[in-house]
Amino acid sequence: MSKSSDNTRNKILVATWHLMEENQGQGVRMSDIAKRAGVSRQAVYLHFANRTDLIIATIAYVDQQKGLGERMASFNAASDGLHLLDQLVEVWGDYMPEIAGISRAMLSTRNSDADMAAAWNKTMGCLKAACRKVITALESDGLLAKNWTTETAVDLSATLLSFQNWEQLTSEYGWSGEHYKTTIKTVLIRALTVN
Amino acid sequence: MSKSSDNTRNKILVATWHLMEENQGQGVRMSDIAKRAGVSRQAVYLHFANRTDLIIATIAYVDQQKGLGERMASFNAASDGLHLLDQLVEVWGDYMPEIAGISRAMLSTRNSDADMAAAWNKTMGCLKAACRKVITALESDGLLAKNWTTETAVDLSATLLSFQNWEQLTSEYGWSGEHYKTTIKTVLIRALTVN
DNA sequence: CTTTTGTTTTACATTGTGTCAATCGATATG
DNA sequence: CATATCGATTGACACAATGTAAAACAAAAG
Repeated sequence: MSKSSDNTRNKILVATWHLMEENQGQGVRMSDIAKRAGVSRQAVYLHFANRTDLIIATIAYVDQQKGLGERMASFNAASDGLHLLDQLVEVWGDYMPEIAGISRAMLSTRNSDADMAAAWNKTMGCLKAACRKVITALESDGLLAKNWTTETAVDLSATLLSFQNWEQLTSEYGWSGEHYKTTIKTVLIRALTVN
Repeated sequence: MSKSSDNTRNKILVATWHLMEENQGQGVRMSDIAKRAGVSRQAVYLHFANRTDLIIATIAYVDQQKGLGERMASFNAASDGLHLLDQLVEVWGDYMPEIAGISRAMLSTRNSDADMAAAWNKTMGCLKAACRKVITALESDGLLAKNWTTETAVDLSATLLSFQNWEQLTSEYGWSGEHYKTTIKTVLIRALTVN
């Protein structure tokens, strides 16, 4: 693929990203994206098979641009379970607001689109893997309360940390990002650990 | 409004309800509903202004048919905070699976439809009111942990009990209804109450 | 018998996604 | 220089689903 083609592809990805964030992931049409990117609507279909494909490529692009990998590296640095938990909530709690628009777009179409559902589950698998790391660390520290299995504790953590919950607490109930993070930490610690 | 008109209206509501439950609230078209009700598609528009209006009427109809009011009465019978909490999770946890289809339909359109969003918020206001009753009871029992205000505790309870969380834990992570209820009770008690 | 009411039938407008074919301009390659 | 090739443009079109409009019709009520 030539250089100019890659350029156009990137312009489309950036346009999608920005439009999604500006409009909270709603009411963004393919023609809007094309206009913003400065190309024809049909050019978009030369680079992406359909709307779902474009959005999935966009979230991957954003993850890479935002350096989700590096942020997760700082998460990996912690040793004991409680530190890991703290770091996970910090990193994840700071990341969600940065991808709110595109995430909403994914959520609102995943019900009617199997590919989108799969892409979303992949992202959530990422979160679940991080949760599993926290839980197993808590377990080997002897801190996981005895009513939990590893799996149920992971399920609950991932659910509590879900994008939908973050959105409800912050944007609907008006919690600040800091309040969200400290409260979720407290709830997780009280729910999962002994005493 | 005449008797035959009411009859048709009911047939449409029942058809909507059943189709939504059968199809998990997805891919149900106005023409499908009309066919199931045994009327013309246009007849549906004689009784309901649009799709959103129909779905909102359906959830109200189902709430009434299922006797949500009566079930909530048993919830009101409890006196102390811990009993109220137990009853709320029982009633709500048993109710959600019965309205799963229509609830999904509401959720998937609320992003693009302000009326639907308002209707959904009304339902959630119902849950929040119940949560508030639990929290204030816990408070007057002296059981609410001191890091919570009434409002933040209500927000967290309503979020933890949200339909989306129930759906994720049961249908995605395979929790049984009983496991959901007992686990959520435990988490709420540990998170909200002292010791 | 006539009017009203609920419904049917047919047709059409609209919106947004996705496809197709012809064309155009620049850039390599012989 | 001539000519393929490639990316993009243009304009047209198919399609699905919602919603609207008008004319006809059947049954019940006055």
